[in-house]
Amino acid sequence: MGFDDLAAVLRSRGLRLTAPRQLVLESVYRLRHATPDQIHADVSERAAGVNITTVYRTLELLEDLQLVTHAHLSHGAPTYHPLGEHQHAHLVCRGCGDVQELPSPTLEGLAEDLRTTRGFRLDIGHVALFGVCGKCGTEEE
Amino acid sequence: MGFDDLAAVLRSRGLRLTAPRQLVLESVYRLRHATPDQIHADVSERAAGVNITTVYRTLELLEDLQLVTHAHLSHGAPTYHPLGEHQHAHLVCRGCGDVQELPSPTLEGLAEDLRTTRGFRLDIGHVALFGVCGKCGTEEE
DNA sequence: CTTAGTGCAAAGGCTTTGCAGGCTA
DNA sequence: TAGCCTGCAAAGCCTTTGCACTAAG
Repeated sequence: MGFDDLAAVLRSRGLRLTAPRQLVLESVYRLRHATPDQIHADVSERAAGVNITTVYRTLELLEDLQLVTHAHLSHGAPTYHPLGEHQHAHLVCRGCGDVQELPSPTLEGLAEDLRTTRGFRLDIGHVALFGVCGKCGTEEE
Repeated sequence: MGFDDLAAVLRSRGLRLTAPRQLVLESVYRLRHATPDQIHADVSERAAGVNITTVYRTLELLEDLQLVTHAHLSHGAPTYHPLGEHQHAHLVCRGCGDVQELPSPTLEGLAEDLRTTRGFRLDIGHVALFGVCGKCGTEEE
């Protein structure tokens, strides 16, 4: 899914398959919800010399190719994740920073509501819900 | 609401009431969902010489005092808004960048769902929903 | 008077851009 | 071979920090 397509998608656009591009895509799949910096670190563990600049450029490209997408889950950097078969929203815990995936059906009702009442078409993959997860909630009290 | 409290809240903490603090709070109320930069511009229209640094520091303070809060609604800078009586989530249009407020009752169902099924306590005020608004959606097609 | 608050300038993250050399196709 | 990609360095945002002066209480 997406991953094997890389060569084909690139070729169909007249673009080239390179080591950095494979490595970055691989890291996005492995890490799930990682920042450009984290992806760069992960790539660097397996291949020296890949520049952070290239990671940024590659992420932009992969996003353009619809192989990955990003969401703003926290204060700073955006996090990238595979754009796979199952859309999902994100549940971000303010306590431990943990990111859970929330299957899109959970939001279908809301999406439908917004569409009919406001004509707003919700992009579920980009949704970030902040709060406190069960674990942190109990520790807190 | 909150606004008149400024002096009192500050005093109760041994902090001082100053012109920049009043101006910044005023701008947050007037602009709703503005970035530090936009707030700075708005403040500057009414009083010259207030430094952007002070805007940042003041926003942090006001947030600490629970008079304003912020959310990450877009790519770059966070947007600040009054922490008033009515909680609300945000509907952000990817097309025109417009931010609509979404009254919290719309999300109560979802919040309840997340709480019971996952123990996740949703912070409705921080929720940002991305998508395409009615206006941009029709233009697009 | 005391010391919190401010402006100014510089430093710090993260991200983007320019350019010349390297490598895919 | 042609020109897409990459690394490197520098420039660009946005935000924070350090410091001395100003002003609230």
